[in-house]
Amino acid sequence: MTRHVPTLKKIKEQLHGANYKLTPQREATVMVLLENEKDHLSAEEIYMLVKLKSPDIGLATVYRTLEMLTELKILDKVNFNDGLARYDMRKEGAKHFHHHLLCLECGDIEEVEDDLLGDVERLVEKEFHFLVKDHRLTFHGVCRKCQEKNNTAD
Amino acid sequence: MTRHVPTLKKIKEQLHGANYKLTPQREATVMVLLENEKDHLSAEEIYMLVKLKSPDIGLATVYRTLEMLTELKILDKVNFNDGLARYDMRKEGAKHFHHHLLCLECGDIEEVEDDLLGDVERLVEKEFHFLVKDHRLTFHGVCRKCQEKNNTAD
DNA sequence: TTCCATGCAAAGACTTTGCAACCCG
DNA sequence: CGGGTTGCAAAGTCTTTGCATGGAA
Repeated sequence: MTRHVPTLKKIKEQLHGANYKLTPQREATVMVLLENEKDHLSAEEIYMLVKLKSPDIGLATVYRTLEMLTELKILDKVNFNDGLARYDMRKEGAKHFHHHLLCLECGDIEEVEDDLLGDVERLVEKEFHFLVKDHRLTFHGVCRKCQEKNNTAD
Repeated sequence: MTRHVPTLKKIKEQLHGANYKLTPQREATVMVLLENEKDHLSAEEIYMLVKLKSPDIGLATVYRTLEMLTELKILDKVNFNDGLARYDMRKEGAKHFHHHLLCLECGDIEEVEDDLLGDVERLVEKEFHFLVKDHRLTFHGVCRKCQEKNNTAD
């Protein structure tokens, strides 16, 4: 089963369903997010990219759009301990937020869509009587590339 | 196996080992952390509590102490999507950072020390060739108390 | 017209830094 | 005594908010 990013059309419907308009600024922002879905962009980075399409857009509008998309669960707001918020498109049909592999050497972030936590969630629900709705899982470590680089350097 | 928080004595040794002094301000900060190890305090909250013992301490000193303790891996800096950093004592002898259960209704955070991710880590290492060093896992959901409260309210 | 949406600038929240005075080892 | 440490204030970074203007139904 391949999961994919939602289309602009779908997103437009979701906005309308919540009584939001798809303004040109919002559309430009969504397009940037769709085109860079692997990149975990920060608000500032998204702003820069949107500005290429819509030079007159303001940073505040980008923040307001990101907030709206997060509220609609089209987007997830994530923190990778570098202090600033990053945004990640939610995959269509994904029951849960996907996981991340953060490389401590090069800073690269890889996405893992496999549902790794099914068993663990059941255990938590049973043992701690905690009703799980979602999760955030990030592994910190060394990515494949950096491991190879290190071996070569030796 | 019960894991426990390190003692002040141990921490003092760790500081000296890294050529740091245990000043009264640092000691007061560490004591607050030891006394509130379950609470995931923010820098500001720690500052308030330290001020009760050492009224002349400055907020910058608290920040600097927290940074130092994090660097020494005595403390872990965590983000629970409320935008500000929170600090969590690392358990002695714990190979990995413990997990958290964040209640979306009352905001309470419960700690889970069980090593839930052993299998998952092995899978990630094998399938993604990613060398795991640590992790961050937080479940979002409804805690036991809030579930009971909701049932009663029905 | 009506109301949401926008851009700008100002304000706000959290954190870091510069510097002279201070004090631990 | 000397170099790390401190408190204070200022600066920095990221994000939110107030407000008059603008635009779509």
